[in-house]
Amino acid sequence: MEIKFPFQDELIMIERKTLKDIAKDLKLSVSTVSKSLSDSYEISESTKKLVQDYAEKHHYVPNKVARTLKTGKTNTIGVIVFNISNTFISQVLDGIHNGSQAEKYDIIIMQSRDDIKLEKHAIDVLRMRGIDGLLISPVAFNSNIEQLEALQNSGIPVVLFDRVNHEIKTHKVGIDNKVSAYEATEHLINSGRSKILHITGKNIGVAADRLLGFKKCLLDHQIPFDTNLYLECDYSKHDEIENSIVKKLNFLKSQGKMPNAIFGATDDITTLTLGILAELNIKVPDEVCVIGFSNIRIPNSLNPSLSTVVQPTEEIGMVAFNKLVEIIKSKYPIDDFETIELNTKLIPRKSSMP
Amino acid sequence: MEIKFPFQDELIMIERKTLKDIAKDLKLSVSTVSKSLSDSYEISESTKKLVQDYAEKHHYVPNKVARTLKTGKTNTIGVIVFNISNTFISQVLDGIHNGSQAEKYDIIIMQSRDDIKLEKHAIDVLRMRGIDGLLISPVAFNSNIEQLEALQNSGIPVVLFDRVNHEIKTHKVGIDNKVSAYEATEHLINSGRSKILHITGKNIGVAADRLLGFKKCLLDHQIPFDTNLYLECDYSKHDEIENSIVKKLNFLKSQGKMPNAIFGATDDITTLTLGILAELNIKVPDEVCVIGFSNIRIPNSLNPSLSTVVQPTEEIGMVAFNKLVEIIKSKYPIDDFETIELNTKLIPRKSSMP
DNA sequence: TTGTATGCGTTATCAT
DNA sequence: ATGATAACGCATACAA
Repeated sequence: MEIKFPFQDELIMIERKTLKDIAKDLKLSVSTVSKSLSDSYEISESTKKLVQDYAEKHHYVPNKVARTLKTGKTNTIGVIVFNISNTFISQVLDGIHNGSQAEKYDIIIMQSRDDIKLEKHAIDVLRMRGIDGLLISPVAFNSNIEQLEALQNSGIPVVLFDRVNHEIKTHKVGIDNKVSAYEATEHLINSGRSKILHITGKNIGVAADRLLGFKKCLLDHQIPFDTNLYLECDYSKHDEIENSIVKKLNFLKSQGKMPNAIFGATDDITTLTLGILAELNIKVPDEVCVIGFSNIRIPNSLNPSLSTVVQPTEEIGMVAFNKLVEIIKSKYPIDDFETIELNTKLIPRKSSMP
Repeated sequence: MEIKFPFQDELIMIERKTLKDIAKDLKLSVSTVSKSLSDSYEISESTKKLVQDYAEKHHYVPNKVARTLKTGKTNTIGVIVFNISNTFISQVLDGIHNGSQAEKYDIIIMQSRDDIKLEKHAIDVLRMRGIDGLLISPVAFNSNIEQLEALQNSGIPVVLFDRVNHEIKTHKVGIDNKVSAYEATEHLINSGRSKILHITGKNIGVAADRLLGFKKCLLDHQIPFDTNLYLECDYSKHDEIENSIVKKLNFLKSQGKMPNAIFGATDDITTLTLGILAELNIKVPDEVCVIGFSNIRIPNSLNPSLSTVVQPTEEIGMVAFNKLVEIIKSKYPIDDFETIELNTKLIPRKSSMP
């Protein structure tokens, strides 16, 4: 607890100086001060030095809000993701942040929680606040398409990342989900497993392609797709994911349809599954092989070490950011959009190798 | 690749409407429109409806930048953390975000990378941009104290979280690091281990108290503190952490001073250590027990399951945010600062129970 | 080389 | 009930 001295109650508030203040103090005009601080060639060296020193001494910082209002440039980009504490997402954000460091852009992050209404709200807030561009990993393949297109049409470019199957026409940065899923599935089949449970998230943008790759691989190996061996978790209710996996496994067990492998379509699902199997005393990989999309930093610390499809997370963020800035800086509207697909790495470890 | 139709080159840019635009369109004055949109009692119902419908139809969104310039309220709070993709931090950010949802505040996140200069830069950027308050987990116990105090004195409240041993006088939200570390250490001793390697981060705010608790516990159990069994990792060079742990362990092994337990002082250190021990083929917990601070979501999926000191991450974020908003909203300067210490949970699992 | 004037989009005060 | 005007802090075209 603090001891309160009555005389300390009068706090000294240091007011932030404006150009006008400096001008008055120095008996100069506002524009001279403004030009001096931006090192304009119009101003004499002596005056510039005078002003700059004075500003320095008084800790002058320009008011970005006013500057933004004047110039129309916010030097801010908005980012919308479903959940910042998700392993995959936080790594992508890291990449975006690294990119922004060099380019002097500020980043405002909003969460959609995989809820279309919250996503709309996030877009509205960013629009009101003013951003120079938007990076978004959308909730679903057509979520808030009107809002996003309106944003684009009003001159604020949008770049998609991660969930690139959204219908909107713009630049997209992600991975080839179909191929990556195909390879992981084939790895399980090559390990001698064919009863593979596919666990994925409901309504999420990458799920469809990953399922396609999965099914295609089964087909190519003449394995029929069993609808029982498929589970969609509701990603917007994060705590429910674990429950639904447990329920599914118990159901399959009771039906005598226990799988001998599991394909996890997302980061959370894959790592959670491993923990659940441990709790249920199901031996990995002896009874059930596990592989899945995952960017967990410590796959080797898992029990057993987890086979993963690793995405170049930081790179996705960095590339998406750079693409966005490129569009922002280009004066002419771009109508030739490209989808950049970065490479994943399939890393087999013990969980998939019986 | 897109097929390019020449006639589509003329993109239709939808301009964002301003109050002035609406006023002109409706042949009203700007003030009437403004008041109508804020549902002022001064305006007749019919005019209000006219304006509101028109605004709705044309997707009018107020320009927050202009509003901020006018009102001085940014409705934005800044957050400075060392790394957003750190497990612990991203969970705290989640808590902050949840709090902000209800309160209609935007969040701008900046990273310090545990570098004092970058921290200063982050503070400057936020100050320029304009924020109503700042949440910060500072780099060190006295980092940028001048800047932070200047911020406070200029009327922008600062609330510390996580690393609460900073010298600045303000509200702080964290945990009792000394007690938590003491309990974890005692747990190791009770498991029969006394050669405990303490691994921590260099210059980080929580390290000192955790070390104090650790040493106090050794003292109370008449175990001398061996300076060989102490390692500081450079947190600002994140990739180096793993190397330095490996080097330390190899060194101790070569000296015949192998510890029989490890105390990890941070999230990253603790989980990384487990993986490193697995790679070095050191049996946990038989040869070396492990316990440490960690908020990893899947401690049970680790090999072996990891004993942890769990912090109430989301709560830390939420409480810090609410405290900050409380100060922002209170008209009178506060000089009676409190440090809120939330409770941790010690959860013993297999890694510490031989 | 320095100064004056205007406007960015809002809100608020003061007319009408 | 509605409108005219000023001000927030900055940048800039234009004068001097």
